[in-house]
Amino acid sequence: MGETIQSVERAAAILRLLAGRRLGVAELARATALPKGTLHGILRTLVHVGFVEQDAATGKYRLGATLLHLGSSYLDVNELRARSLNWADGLAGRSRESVWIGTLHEGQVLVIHHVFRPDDSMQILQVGAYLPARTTALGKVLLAHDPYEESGGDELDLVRSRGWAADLEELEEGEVSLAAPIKDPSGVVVGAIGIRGALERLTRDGEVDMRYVSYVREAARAITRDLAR
Amino acid sequence: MGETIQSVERAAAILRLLAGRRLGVAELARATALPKGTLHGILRTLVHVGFVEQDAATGKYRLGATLLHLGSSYLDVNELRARSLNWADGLAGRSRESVWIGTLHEGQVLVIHHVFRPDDSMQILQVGAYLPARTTALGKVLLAHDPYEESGGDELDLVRSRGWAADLEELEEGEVSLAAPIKDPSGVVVGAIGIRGALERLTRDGEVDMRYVSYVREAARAITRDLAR
DNA sequence: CACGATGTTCGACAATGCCGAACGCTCGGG
DNA sequence: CCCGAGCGTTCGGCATTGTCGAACATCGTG
Repeated sequence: MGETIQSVERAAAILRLLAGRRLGVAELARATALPKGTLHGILRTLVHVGFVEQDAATGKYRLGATLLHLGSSYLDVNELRARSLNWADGLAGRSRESVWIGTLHEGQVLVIHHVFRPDDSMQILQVGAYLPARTTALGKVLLAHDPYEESGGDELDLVRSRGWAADLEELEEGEVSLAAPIKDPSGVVVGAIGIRGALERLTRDGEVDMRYVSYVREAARAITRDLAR
Repeated sequence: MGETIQSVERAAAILRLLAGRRLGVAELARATALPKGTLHGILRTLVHVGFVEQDAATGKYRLGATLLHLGSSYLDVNELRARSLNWADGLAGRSRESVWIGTLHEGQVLVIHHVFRPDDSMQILQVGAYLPARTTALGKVLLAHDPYEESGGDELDLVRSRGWAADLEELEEGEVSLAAPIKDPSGVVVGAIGIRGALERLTRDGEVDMRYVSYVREAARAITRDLAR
């Protein structure tokens, strides 16, 4: 791969540093080891294009509204997400649990779709959020089929051979998640779909209720077939 | 305002052009009137930082997954959205309609929160999407209080004086929306909250059902008070 | 009230990223 | 089957462009 443009790369680094918090020029200078003047020039440009906003009171910088729109535009083009929408709703209806679809991105699970549990309010939308890969069913499925991950251990081998994964209270107490892989036409795993819900609903006598596993695997296979068309 | 960094500004322009579609280097060259070589350098950098992905089959470029995460990170820092979450759920419960919160951005309504109508599946999430300003209740409220918009006409004057707006089938047939302004501690309108639903539910004899107007205005006042704390 | 922190401006220097032509490659029509 | 038009990509010379560090104004604080 060839050379890369310095200022653009620095601008991207700044945006990543600003993800989820407000930082000042001086704080950014310490984090990036760049002169304040240089940073200010990049920040001024980012403000000008709407990617960054400056707090009028404190002078600190935060991400801008344009990024929200660009991020949601990513979803519009995402093939996997477009094909999954209908099947995810169906899975939510059958299982009566919240449904999640994710992809592996920078070692974490990036949530690209999220259907709330039916008849249950007060849930916050997690699309665009990262979930840990090792303690969620989605993550286990994705790691087990990740070509760059070598020898993920016994658990991931099991996940790969039997075709689904479970997390039993590993991320949150009393919460269980199940997931299965989604493959593109060439057989490569490009994502995972799963459900998440209370321990007492998704398990029986400490074992995963296989009915829910079937629901999830059927949805995953349906999307996989859909992608092949 | 001082000078701005050329390459960063160009990179931002490319990202905006890529919003919602796939484009090739040649297409971008025509749209931006830049040499292909220059564009390629910027694109290579954007791919490197994950803001853009290249379709392996066609060679075309599309937005990358990193942007989805950055966009959702914007919401984490957004004060208005954080304070609105609870009140939006309450409004959805009372009105039994879908709830929307938006801000004016680049002349359009940027949706920063969206609660589905209770007991109704098959709705797609609109956070991050733009709505037209002139044909939605949210947009009318925001335009009516926009300091940069001068003399918005009789309808916007009415909206400003009575404190709420309605759209009667202006965006979609059979659909009605209502909205009221949210103000920051200094009195400036920073957003709007509203509901959207079927004509037959939100109106009586062709007139807006004032009970729903009350729900919406109460929610807006509650958030305004919340922001003052 | 002075100090240290902040965000901001500025100008000189040269490194940086721009440009345009040329390169392989893949299609599709003749 | 070949040719040409389109594509994405590479490359090196030139000068434009962005970098840098010191100096500035401003704020809050001990």
